[in-house]
Amino acid sequence: MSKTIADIARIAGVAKSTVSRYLNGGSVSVATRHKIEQVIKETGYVPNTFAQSLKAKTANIIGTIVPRLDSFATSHTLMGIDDQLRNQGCRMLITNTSQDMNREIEAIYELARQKISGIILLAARITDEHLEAIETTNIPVLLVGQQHEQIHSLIHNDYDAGYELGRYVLDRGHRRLAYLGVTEQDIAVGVRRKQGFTRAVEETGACTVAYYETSFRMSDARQYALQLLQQPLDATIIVCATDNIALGVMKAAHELGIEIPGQLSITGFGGYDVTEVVHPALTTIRYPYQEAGKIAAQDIVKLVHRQHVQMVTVMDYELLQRESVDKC
Amino acid sequence: MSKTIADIARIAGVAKSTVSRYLNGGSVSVATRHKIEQVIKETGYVPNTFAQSLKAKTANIIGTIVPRLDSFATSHTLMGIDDQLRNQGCRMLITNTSQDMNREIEAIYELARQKISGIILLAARITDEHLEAIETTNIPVLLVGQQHEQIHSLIHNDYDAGYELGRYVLDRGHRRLAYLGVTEQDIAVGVRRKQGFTRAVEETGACTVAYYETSFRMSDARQYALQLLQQPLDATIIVCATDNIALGVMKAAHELGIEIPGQLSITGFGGYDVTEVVHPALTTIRYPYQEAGKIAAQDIVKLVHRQHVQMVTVMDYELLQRESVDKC
DNA sequence: AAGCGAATTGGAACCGGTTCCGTAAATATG
DNA sequence: CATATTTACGGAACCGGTTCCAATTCGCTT
Repeated sequence: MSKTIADIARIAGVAKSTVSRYLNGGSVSVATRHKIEQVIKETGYVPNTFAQSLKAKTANIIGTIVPRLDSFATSHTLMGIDDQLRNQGCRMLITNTSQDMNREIEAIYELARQKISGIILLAARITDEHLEAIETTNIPVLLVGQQHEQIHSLIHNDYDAGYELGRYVLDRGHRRLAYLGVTEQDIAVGVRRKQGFTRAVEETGACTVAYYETSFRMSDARQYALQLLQQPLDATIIVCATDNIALGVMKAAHELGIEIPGQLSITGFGGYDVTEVVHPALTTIRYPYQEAGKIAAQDIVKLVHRQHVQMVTVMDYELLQRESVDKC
Repeated sequence: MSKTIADIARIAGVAKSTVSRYLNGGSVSVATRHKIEQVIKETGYVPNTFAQSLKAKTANIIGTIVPRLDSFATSHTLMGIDDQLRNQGCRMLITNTSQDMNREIEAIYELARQKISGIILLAARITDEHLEAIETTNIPVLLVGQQHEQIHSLIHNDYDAGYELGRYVLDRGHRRLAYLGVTEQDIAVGVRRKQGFTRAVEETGACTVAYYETSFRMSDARQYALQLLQQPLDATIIVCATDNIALGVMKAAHELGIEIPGQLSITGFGGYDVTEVVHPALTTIRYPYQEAGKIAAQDIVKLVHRQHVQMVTVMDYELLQRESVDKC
């Protein structure tokens, strides 16, 4: 049976409070320090975290709410967060919501109930319910991947990335373009990337661009592209809003015997590792997810300690020029 | 400020114990039940989990220790576990060890300290230190993906999968084979798959098979294959121990202008979703990771409740015949 | 040796629940 | 109607820590 602090005190012949002080770096004489040290080593005593947290009214834990686990972006962001929090002597609790927004809200309340000290939220969209939950629980929240004026946010530079990618494909001579995006409910992925891209197109002029929309799922993108490519497409390139979509489109093109990039160029967004080994290697935008996770961890810890953090932090990105875009 | 059970009791004009009984389904009269219900609704009272766990001496949480987060196998297993545990009214705590075995050991002790009720362990190898940690903390542990005689285990049928895949490629006429595996320290992936494959080869006879070894990383596999394929390889097929390795090899083959499956066939193990969209689609073994996660969750809960669970549960698998293997 | 401030230490209260136990009230039994 | 049996409820102890406060001890000064 595991020992309590009272046991340790009794064995060492001191009071509970003295042992507690020893553990928390209060003033203890050298003699008693040694005695207690000895007893703790012998008994293998470890303090009960519940009792500690009960008194402290807070657990030194950061909760992270994610929409899914099986995504490159999520898992790499999580790894960055985990790494950094560990360095800062903080633990992380992951809550997966399986893309169910109600679960996001529930998760906020549930984490609050568990006296989590801060929340990192990876959400596609912030609703009034989110705001209400954050308001009423009064827990520091850092939003990652999306921006909201009322919440501290860490975002990727989707607009500039879209613009730079647009410029790149236009510079390579493409003038008849297709953009395969996602729902505009997702501001970062559905709107900002497209806006950046659109600005590049408008600056250049004398372009045609057709906009399409599919889901985030690779299989949906593939089906959609299969339909799209079966009828003559008036475009030399399909710019896809995510790497997954791009992979789905590439597959569809292969299935229809369309050569990439010979007959059709393709780009993505994300920088998933698999985009490097597919053939042809996908030209895409690399987002530093792991790095973002680290910064997110630093920021949420600052927020928890009531230190200043800028309302919005923008991460950098990198254009990966590979093989899936041809000169035109 | 959040209310305590004492506040609720005072406002409702009853004793703490009565409120507690109400919350935990003890005998309470209809009148007081309504009164308390009313007060709780008005105040938005939620019990403090620390105080509850302090008394209960256990938190109703299952800890899951994983070597990494950015893997198809891990994330899908986690999703399955999470889903099932949620259904059973249980929470999950994920600990990522970044493939550091010391962290695995630490994690076991740390989870014990937090009075976690059970642990699901995804580990490549079980050492004496693991056993000691499990022994001393005395927490129910379920090992997933590997088998150990002293620990309840849930495994994939790697041996039969290796055998069936071996039979398949041999049936397709291949006789000069290469097997690109991983370290034998990983019994499931490094040993069992290879053994099954080898048995198929031996049954058939009149075959040559060369065994090679690389790491789990796609980039390493690619480099390794680049070396391997540059000199003439006396094989018509490379059987890879994981899908990631297979993807790396496919990339290397593309880079060297080797046509798949025309000049060289390739297979993997895993059934990662991306293997379906690469070109050619990879012939591989699909393991039901998510399903395995569900069963793991059920089993660990049973173990926590001291119900009987068989020492080893073997999951099924499925051979996915796709495009990366040619007749020979 | 007396006086004084600082360093240690023990005791008790407290964090917010759960549960045991005893009593009072309600209901059933004869 | 008296007694036996349930049922409802309050009081107090307890879970295992932390922290405040008062008391004691210690080292140093004059």
